[in-house]
Amino acid sequence: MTQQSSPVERRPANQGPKAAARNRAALVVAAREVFAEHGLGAPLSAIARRAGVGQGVLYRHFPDRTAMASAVLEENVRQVEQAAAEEGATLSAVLGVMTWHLTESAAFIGLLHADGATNLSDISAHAVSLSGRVEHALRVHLPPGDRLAASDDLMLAVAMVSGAVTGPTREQRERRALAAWRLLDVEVGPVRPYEV
Amino acid sequence: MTQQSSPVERRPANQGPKAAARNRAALVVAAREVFAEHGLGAPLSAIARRAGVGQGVLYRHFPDRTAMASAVLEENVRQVEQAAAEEGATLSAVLGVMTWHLTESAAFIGLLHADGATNLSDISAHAVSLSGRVEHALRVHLPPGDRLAASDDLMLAVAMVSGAVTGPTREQRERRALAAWRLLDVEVGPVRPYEV
Amino acid sequence: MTQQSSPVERRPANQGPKAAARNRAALVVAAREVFAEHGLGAPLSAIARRAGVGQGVLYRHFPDRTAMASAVLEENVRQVEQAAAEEGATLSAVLGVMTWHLTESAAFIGLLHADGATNLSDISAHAVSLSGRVEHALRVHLPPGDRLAASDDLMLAVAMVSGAVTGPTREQRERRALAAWRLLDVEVGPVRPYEV
Amino acid sequence: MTQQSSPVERRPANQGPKAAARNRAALVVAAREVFAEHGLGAPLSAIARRAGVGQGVLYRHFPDRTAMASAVLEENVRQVEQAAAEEGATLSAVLGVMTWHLTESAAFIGLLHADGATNLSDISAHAVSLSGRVEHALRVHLPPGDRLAASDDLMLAVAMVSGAVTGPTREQRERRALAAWRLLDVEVGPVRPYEV
DNA sequence: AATGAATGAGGATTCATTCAT
DNA sequence: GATGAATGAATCCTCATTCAT
Repeated sequence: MTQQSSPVERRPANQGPKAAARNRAALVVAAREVFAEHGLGAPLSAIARRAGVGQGVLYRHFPDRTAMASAVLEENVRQVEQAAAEEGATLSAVLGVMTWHLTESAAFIGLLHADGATNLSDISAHAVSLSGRVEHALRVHLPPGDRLAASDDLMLAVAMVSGAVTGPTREQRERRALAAWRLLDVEVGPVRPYEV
Repeated sequence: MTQQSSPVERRPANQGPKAAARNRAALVVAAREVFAEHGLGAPLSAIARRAGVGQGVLYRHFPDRTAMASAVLEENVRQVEQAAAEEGATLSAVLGVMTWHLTESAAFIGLLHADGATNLSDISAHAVSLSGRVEHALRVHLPPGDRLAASDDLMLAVAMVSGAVTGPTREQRERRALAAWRLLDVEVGPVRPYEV
Repeated sequence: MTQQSSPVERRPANQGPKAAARNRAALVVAAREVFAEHGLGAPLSAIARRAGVGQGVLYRHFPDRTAMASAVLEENVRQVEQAAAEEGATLSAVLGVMTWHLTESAAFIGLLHADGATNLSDISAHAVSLSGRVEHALRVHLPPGDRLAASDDLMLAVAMVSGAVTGPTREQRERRALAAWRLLDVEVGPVRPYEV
Repeated sequence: MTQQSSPVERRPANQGPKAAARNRAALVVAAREVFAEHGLGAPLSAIARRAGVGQGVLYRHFPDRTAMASAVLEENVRQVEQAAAEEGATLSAVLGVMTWHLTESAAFIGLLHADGATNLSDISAHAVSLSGRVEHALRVHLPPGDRLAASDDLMLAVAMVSGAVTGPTREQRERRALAAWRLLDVEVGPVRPYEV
C-alpha cells in the first residue's frame, strides 16, 4: 500500500538460494573492508554494493548495523580461538594472530570493550561474550604466575594495545602495536592471520 | 479595530556582540557533553540546542564538525598545558590532569592520534598539532633517562591508556585508566581537572 | 557521520520563517487531497511535493503520518464546530457541513471511530477526542426527545453514513450520503463547507 | 572421510499436487487473519508465512494483492449465499450470517462498495460482482413492499452497517452492528457463521 | 549578530516480485 | 509444484547547511 508498483525491468539474474552462504560470507568480507576504510558509521549500502549483492540480502542476513558488525568480530574471534586451539600453540603465537586482527580492523576489536559512550554501544551485549572468548583463548596459554594473570589485566592490556593501533597504513599500525606490546614487556609472535 | 496591537513576533532579543564569546563557550561545553553522550556523529543541531543558541551561531563559530570537535580538544589541551606550566608541577601531577580529561571524554583524546581509519580523520591536521602540544607539556617534566623518553613512546603510552578508558561511568573509566598506567609502571597523581 | 557530504548546488530559495504558517496550512490542504486520492497510505513525499515544500518541512510540522492525518481531521472538526456555533444554527445545517466533509474525505471521518483493526489505529487517541467534539457540536442542536438522543446513537449514525459514502466522484458520494441520512429519517441541510 | 554423508540440504518435501488445494485454503485463512490484524496493506509475505507456505505458492494462486483479497471476500460471500439458499431461510437469518462476516472482517465487506478513493480500488471489479451476489442473496428474501426494496437501498443499508462496525473486539463490533441495524429498523437473526 | 525554518541529498529499511534449485 | 533467497525500486526519515527575517 505504501510500496512500489512497477518492478518490470530487466533483472541481473538470481543466483538462487545456493548463493546464500556465499553471499553471507561476501558480506562479512565487504563489511570488514568498508568498516575499516570508512568507520563503523559507513553506509550499509556500500557494504552491499561491495559484496555484489542487493541491499535486501544484507538485511536478510543482518537485521541491523550491530548484527553486521558483530559478524565481523565473530569471524576475528573465531580465528583467534583456532590459533589458540592449535597443537603446540603458545601465548606469543596467539597474540600474534590477535594483533594481526587488531591492525586489520582496529576499530573493531576496540569494540570488544563495551563502549557505553557511543550510540553503537548496543553492540556490547554480543561484544561482551566475544571478549570473554578472546580472554579464554589467551588465558589458557598464560603462565600461572604471569603479571597479566590478574583478573582484568589481560584484557586491559589488549585494550591498551588496540588503543595504540592507529595510522593510515597497516604497516604503521603493526609497528605501533608491536611497540605497545613491548612497552608492556609482552612478547609477541609473528603478526599474521590464522591459516587461510 | 480587529487589529492586533503588536503584529511583531516576539524574538529572543539580540544580546549584542557581548554574547558572542558567551555563546562560543556554551557551544564548546555543550559539544563536550553531547559528543560524550552520543558519540562524535551526534547531530550538530543537538549541540546548538543544548547550548541554547540557534544553529546559525554554531556555524558562525565553527564552520564544520571538525572545527567543533577540535575546539573541545583545544580546551582539554590548554588545561594540560596550564597544569604543566604551574610552579612545581611534576609529571605525575600533569598526568593526573590529562587522565582526568581522558576519562571525561575518552572518545576525544583518542583522536589525538591521527586516526586514518575513520572518515573523521579530517580532524587529524589540528589533532597532530594538539598532540604535539600535549607531548611537549609532558616531556618537560620527564626525567632524561626515563624509559618513556624515547621518541614516540610517551605519546604511545598515552594512546594506550586512552584505549583502555572505556565503560559507562566516569568512575569505571578512571579505574581502568589508573590500572592501565599501573601496567605501564607509570605513577599518576590525583585525577582531577586543572583548577576550575 | 552517516550523513550527506556535498549539498553545494543551487538552492530554490528559502522563503524564510515567515512562510512557516503558510507552509503548515499548505501541507494540510495537500494532505487532504493526497489522502483523499490515494488513501491514508499515500507517500508523505507526495504531500510535501504537492504542498510545494521540502520533506523536512513536513516532518518538522508533523512528526509522523498520524500527526499529519490528525491535522486534516482537526481542520474538518473545527469547521463543524464553527457551523454549530453560528447564530441560529440548526441540526440539519450542521449535518450539512459535516456531510460535506464526509463526502470530501470519507476515509477520514471514518477514522473518527477508533479503528483498532488497522495499524493506523494509532490515530485513535486523537480521533477519540475529535469524535467527542463532533458529537458535542451536533448534540447541542439535537431536540431532547430525538430518537438519536440515546447515548451512542448519534455518532453511530454518523459512522453509518460515513460507511455509505463511497464512489469515485464527489457527486456520487454526496448522493449516497444523502440517501443514507434519508434511510435514517434524518433531515440534512445543504451539503457545503462552512464559509470559506 | 571428512565428508558429510548427506550434503543435500533438507527440504520440506513436496507434498505433491494434492497439497495445492490445501495450500490455497490455508492462504485464504491466513489472509483473512493477517488483513484483519494489520489492514489490507499488510505484507503479503506475512500471509505466506502464517499459511506455512513459500511466497511462490501465494503468487501461484493469487497473482496480486487484489486477487488475494477477493478470495477472502469470495469465501464470505459464498457463505451468505449458502445461508440464503437454505431451506426455510429468512431475511433476518441471512442478515445474521452476513453480519457475522461484517464483524469478523469489517475492513473487507467495506470493500464491497467499489471504493474509488483508495489505490486499492482495483479490487472493485470483482467486488462489484460480489456485491451483486450478496444483494441477490438478500433480495430473494426481501418482502416485495419492503422499505429497503428500492433499487440501491438494500446495499446502501449494508454499507451503512459496515461503516458502523468498528472497535477492537469482535463483541464490540457485533454490538455496534446490531445497534446499526436497529437504527434502520431492520430485524436481524442470530449473528453467526454459516454452518461450519 | 542571532534565530530557527526550509531545503533536499543521503542513507535506512521494507516489500513486491522473480527465479534457481 | 514448492521453497525461500535475491533484487532493487520506493518510501521513510534524518540532518548538514543555507538564509530570510
